[in-house]
Amino acid sequence: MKIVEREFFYQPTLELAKDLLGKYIVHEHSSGLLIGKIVETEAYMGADDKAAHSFGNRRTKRTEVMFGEPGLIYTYQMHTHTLINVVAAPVDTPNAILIRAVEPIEGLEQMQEFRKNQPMKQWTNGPGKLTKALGITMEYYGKHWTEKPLYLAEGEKVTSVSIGPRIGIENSGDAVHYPYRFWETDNPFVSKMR
DNA sequence: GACGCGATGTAA
DNA sequence: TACATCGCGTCC
Repeated sequence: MKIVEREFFYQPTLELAKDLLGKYIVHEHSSGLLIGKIVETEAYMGADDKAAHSFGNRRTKRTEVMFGEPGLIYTYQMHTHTLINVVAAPVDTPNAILIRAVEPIEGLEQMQEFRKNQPMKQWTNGPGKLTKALGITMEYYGKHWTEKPLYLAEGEKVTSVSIGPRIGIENSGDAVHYPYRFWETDNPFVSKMR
């Protein structure tokens, strides 16, 4: 697995969100290698984006890492789940890209174990589900996406990308309609609206 | 479709 | 202290 270059993260947030599609999330877990291909992302445009945790440059213990360099890992808890993001944009511009869905590539038996009683289609088709399937926890908060044991690797070329509004942010005014969600067209592991 | 879960943050 | 949230599993 070839780890992505640090320079990869130094590009505009929306372009990075699209470029993340097809990349592999590789987790060298104690139980073995776990790999998922990114098939869905959402960009959060920092201070000017009402749906972003960092809206208005809100700076807390949780959002602190978003103000750091691009390529850092931003994990946070949503109720009982862990969600994972890629920090984007230069220092002090608190943008991030949420990984919403991946396609299982390697370590399928372990993923089945982590996603007990669920059919394969639902192992990783949501931001909380994929962290569970890949064994990702809050311990990676503030680490860099180019460092083992959790890193991004060059994956597959994605030939068709669809773009649309984000999910789960109904209470965010105009931001509801912004086309900041990217996914691989027709990939069966893209998350579903509820 | 409704409800509970429960880390984190905001408002009161 | 009370309520909302970038979600999900379970029950109806």
